[in-house]
Amino acid sequence: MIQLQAIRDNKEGIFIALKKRNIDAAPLLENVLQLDEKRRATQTLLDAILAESNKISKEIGILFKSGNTQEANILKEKTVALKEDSKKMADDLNATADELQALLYQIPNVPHESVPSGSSEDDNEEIFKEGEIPALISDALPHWDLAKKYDIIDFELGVKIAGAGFPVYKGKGARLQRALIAYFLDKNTDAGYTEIQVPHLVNEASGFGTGNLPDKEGQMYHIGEDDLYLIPTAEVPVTNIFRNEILDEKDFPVQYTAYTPCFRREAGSYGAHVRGLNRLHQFDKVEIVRVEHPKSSYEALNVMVEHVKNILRELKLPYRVLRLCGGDLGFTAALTYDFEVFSTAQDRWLEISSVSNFETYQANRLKLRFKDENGKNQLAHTLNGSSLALPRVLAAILENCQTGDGIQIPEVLVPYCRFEKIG
RNA sequence: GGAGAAAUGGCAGAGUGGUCGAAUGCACUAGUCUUGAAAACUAGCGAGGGUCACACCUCCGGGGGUUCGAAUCCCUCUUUCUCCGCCA
Repeated sequence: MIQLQAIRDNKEGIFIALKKRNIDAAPLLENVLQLDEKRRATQTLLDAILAESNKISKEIGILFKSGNTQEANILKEKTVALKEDSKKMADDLNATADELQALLYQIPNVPHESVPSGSSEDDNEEIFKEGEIPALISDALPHWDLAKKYDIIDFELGVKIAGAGFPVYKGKGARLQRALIAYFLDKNTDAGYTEIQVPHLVNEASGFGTGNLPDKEGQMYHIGEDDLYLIPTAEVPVTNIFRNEILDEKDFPVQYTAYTPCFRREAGSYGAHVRGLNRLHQFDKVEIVRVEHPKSSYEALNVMVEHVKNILRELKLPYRVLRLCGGDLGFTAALTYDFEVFSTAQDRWLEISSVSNFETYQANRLKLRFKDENGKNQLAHTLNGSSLALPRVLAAILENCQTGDGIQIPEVLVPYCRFEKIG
């Protein structure tokens, strides 16, 4: 959530920045400031009442101790009215604070200055492109047909067991998937990330901390019986490691990587472009998460981008990097780079990674702080990125590496797969 | 799942109705001493709100209640430990 102090300090700047998201935040911001003022005024009144009643209580204590019951009882009566007042005032304060909080939740993160304005994904800015788009063989197939041809992914079987969007990987398909996970984790570890394994179910507080709740409630599977949510990404459990923590400056940079399955309801996103592996309810992903000093978070973001580039380069997949425009930028992100690989047989780009800096937006919700050089607690910056999301990488490998003689596994994966070819 | 015990500052651990945001020890930070370090000594050392800065307010696992007054009493939830049951 946005920092209230930021709005107090720079309402105009925030208003202008939020225009990139095509929202007119002026009324919202004005409302926030008014409620903030009201909240503080109410707090001041309440504090005065509480101070008075604390004082009287102490006097009563002293009187009782010295045996002066009569005078104590007189003082007691004085507190009755104070109590009523404070109760009323406290209710008032809570109501105002809740209202203020609700407004703050509605405000998305302030886009970084480099974020281009724009209304949809068409306005995203391509900043980098690399890799050869392979010439297709004459009878090239999309990955869902290849999956069937080589019997490596069974979508119908998944429907039988769970439903649409839960494919079953078989034989070399399963092996290739496992190889990719191991390869990604190794690359991340080599780059300084510590591998961790985290719960795949999280509680409400965790969902809230990363901003998945309450905004994106409908996108997560919820287990009512135990009030737990299946994670939509490892970002949620990993980032929540730091909920309510105060780090030391020397703890930076915090770098974690985790493989987890990811569960997404994808409510309302059926239709074209969701065939095969393009959009699933359950998929595998390897995630990288960093917690950074505000001074160096954008440097860290660039390091992450270079890291993901490097992986795609090794896999020899054609890809491009986009800087998301204001209209396409996620609610909680300040700056996001999307990575897309070219899926040759589908003749389209597939998003396979999203690398973002959330600045203090998540940290504010998480209460993730660090002690700065002056001994003051301030919010840290959180960042994360996929390195990488599996199904679309798999789809791209199948499609781009198909030959008349089967699917040629990228060289770097061969030691992990222990086979060179499918088919 | 059943029975019992517990939850206090970074850690350990006092505190069972009244100046308690909380003794004490360890850790940590700064200073004195020292060629330097250690030891010793001195001071500081939880979080949030509020203020120009103070004052002041809130927080002793979470929530609610009793009371003039709650870390302390009551209810409830969560978690941990011990015992029993079940079990990969």
